[in-house]
Amino acid sequence: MPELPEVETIRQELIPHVVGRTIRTVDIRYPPLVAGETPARFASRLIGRRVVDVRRRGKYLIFDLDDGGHWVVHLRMTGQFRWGEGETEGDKHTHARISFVEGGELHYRDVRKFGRFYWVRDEEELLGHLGPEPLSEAWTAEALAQAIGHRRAPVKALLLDQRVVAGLGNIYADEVLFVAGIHPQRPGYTLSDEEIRRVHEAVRAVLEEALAARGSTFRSYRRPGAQQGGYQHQHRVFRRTGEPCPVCGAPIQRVRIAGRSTHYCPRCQGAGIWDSVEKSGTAS
DNA sequence: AGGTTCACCTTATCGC
DNA sequence: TGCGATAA
DNA sequence: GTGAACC
Repeated sequence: MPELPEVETIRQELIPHVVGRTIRTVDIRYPPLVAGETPARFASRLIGRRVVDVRRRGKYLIFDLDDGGHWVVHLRMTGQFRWGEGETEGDKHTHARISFVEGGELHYRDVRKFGRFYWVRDEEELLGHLGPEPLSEAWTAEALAQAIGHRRAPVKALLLDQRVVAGLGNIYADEVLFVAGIHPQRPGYTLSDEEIRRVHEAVRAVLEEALAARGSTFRSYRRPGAQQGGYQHQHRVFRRTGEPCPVCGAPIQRVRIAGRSTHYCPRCQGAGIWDSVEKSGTAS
């Protein structure tokens, strides 16, 4: 599950390898990997181009090319990049190989094959729907309040909505709500300004922590050098169902919200306005 | 507007 | 050891 | 992780 911290880590570690190098060959072995056009056409757009920068927007990686075009990648659930100096075949899950004129090879692996490659001239047509970057100065608690303060959806579902804020996925949405002390099922409009400020602050704190640990590996996430991230050891609630809450000791609960497993502490995240709302709601 | 379910794929794990 | 269900 | 179909 590569989310913002994992994608950002991959971006940082790819830069020293690919920026300044020129693409020599593009070998697509699983045609559906390329969205919207044939692998041959996609390859022709990349071959001969020099990579001038690698950026990130939400969970997307953007390779800026010297002709103004962009090779955009979304890793979805199990996509990985692997860097190698020599030429290798890769295993059965390697669906694309990019080689460079100056040497070196970038492999794309993806066990579940959900990831996608795009080529665009105007990145806004692909990324324009995304909400603000949570780590930018421009993203304020007021902006978050504007986006969720009037909505009926559970706050967990709102944090997963990439139009609200770009880059959170299942792991970090659960961690953020625990740190903020908010029940994941609370409708957005029930949060006070103070609670929205806590969520806003928690998003930044959790993402910064995870970034410092180079992301979370609990199944398939790997960095370009195949190393694992380290943040999974610091997860407070994610995939800790039944384990004691790190703050109060109550057993962590798991429920399903918006189709995703959601983990929370019923004591630390159960108190406050929501108790009365929930009780009066179910009683009447 | 929101929820649920399914589809897209493969593998690891779990219970029996 | 193997099979189906389930989760990720 | 995301998008589409359906309630």
